[in-house]
Amino acid sequence: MRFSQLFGKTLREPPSDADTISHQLLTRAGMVQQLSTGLYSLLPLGWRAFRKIEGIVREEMDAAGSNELLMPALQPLEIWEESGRAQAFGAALYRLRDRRDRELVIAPTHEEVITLLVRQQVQSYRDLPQILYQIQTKFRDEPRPRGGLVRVREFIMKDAYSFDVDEDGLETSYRKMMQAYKNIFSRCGLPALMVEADSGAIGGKDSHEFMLLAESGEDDILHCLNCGYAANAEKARFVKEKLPQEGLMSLEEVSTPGIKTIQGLANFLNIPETKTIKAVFYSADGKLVFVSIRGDLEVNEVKLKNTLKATDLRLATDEEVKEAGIHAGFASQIGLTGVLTLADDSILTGSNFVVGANKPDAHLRNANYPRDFEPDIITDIALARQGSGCPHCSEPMASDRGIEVGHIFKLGVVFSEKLGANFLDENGVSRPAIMGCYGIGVGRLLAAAVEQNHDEKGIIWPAAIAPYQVHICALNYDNSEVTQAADDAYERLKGAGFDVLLDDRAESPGVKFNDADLIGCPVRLTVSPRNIPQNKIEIKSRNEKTSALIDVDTFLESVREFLAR
RNA sequence: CGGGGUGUAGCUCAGCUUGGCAGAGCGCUUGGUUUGGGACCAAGAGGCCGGCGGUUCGAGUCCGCCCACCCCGACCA
Repeated sequence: MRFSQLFGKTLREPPSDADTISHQLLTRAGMVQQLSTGLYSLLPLGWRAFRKIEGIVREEMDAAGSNELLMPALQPLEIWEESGRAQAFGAALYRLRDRRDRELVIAPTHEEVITLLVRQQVQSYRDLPQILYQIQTKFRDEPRPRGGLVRVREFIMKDAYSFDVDEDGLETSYRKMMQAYKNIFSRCGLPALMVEADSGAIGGKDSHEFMLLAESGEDDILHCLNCGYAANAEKARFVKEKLPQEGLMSLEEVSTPGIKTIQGLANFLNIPETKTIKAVFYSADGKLVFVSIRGDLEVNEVKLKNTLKATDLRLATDEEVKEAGIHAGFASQIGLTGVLTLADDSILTGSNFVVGANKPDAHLRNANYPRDFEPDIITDIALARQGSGCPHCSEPMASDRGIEVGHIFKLGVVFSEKLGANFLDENGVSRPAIMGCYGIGVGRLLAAAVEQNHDEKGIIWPAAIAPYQVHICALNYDNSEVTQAADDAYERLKGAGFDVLLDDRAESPGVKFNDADLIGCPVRLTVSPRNIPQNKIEIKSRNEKTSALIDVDTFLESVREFLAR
């Protein structure tokens, strides 16, 4: 491609509403253009990088024995009601009516359709296992699109679905996809971290996410540098510090005027936060839940939601709390009735806790389980954080932000049962297919790649996903010798199968070099009147500072070598 | 949905306090001079000042409503 023919302009300054690095650089490099919140056009350069990633994804999926197909994005609402997800997805689901007033959704994902498809196409265990995938646009009415291409309302996703006859089969398919994902990220030159992930309330067991660490990431990841345990904070287990066991002392009321926070309470009574129990109130599908947790810990709402099998979980409002006769800031489970009570298992780690007295301006000392209170449910609902003990080796874990670029998931029979995707096994018994699903956000991966690979001048593409492999800066292109030398290099490279961008514009050298750095192709060649007489061409790697002069006659070899670096 | 911020040329932003001809830099067009890290000279084009309403002789500027975009939060009382 000749730069003079390229659509899309580089910008000296980033647009003011671009906040994340990837959004700024992709916009400045003329690779993306925002249309509206969470809606972006991919311009030719950006689209080329996108297609490189897409190509790698496709090759690895095919290599794993998966079949590519394409399903409709527009779907009858009916099938979403059948699966129960019309409600589960809630407002994130784009809905519309057709001219006959039938309700349709613009699909955020394709479990329903693929399951129905398999129901029609698969009758026998002989038809299984099967892994099917597509690369297609998804639509989600996100509560808050953000971070440029990281969270958008319309995005292209590779989604795959596996169907097996039994759990062992699912395990095999799951492993296959896991390996394919590792291959994909590795080939893209992106060090993705595989972490244990939450599988959601809808069922299923194992789930792993693939994360690219980046400050702008939306997810918190806990990982152990000692043993390699890694998990999304939503899922992460950890070792809860055991407190010294003391003899049980008797309950005693203490006046705590205006002391409503754990920190305030600990200060006021001069005790560690670990000696208190905090009360938090949630509304789970409209029902009030009273949650107790040791004062130094915080509630992990995902764990809580899963424990309660709730579809809608939020903090209770002040009104709801009041109505239940609870004094916020001075609440505890002691003496409380008529409310579902749940406690984190951290309350088992100590004794003689300070808790609320259930009346204003007072707390109780020496509260003990089960003598003074007995929650309906005790389980792990605490949030792990930096320094929390690794559940495998107890070493303190590190915490980092990450961008979720892939997610693999054992679904089980949730969809196949609801939508009737059954097959006859070798004994003639009808059984639901065991499913898994596997997603990669391709556009998000593009953004994450830029988040990870850039410097102050611009993008530094991994060679495998760069829009062009070679960027030729032709200085003084109007000089006929330069024209000839640059065109010659351009043609020879193209002839040898390289993707090449030739900067043939009437721009000054500084502009060309800066644009080359901004766009970030891995190898830069410079053709100029200076080097032509010696029959030399200059070569530079985007991620190295120095350049080298090479012979024009053998420059293809050098380009190959530089690309492999 | 709650809180905060911003809307003026393709981009970055002044101007608004104190109402009185619509501005700068970059980019763009034309001509000329330049040519190894965002060149120079000259001449130009480009605006519903986010929208609607109000106040006023007069509104980019003051008031009200709306819209769009960005950020934070959807969380521990």
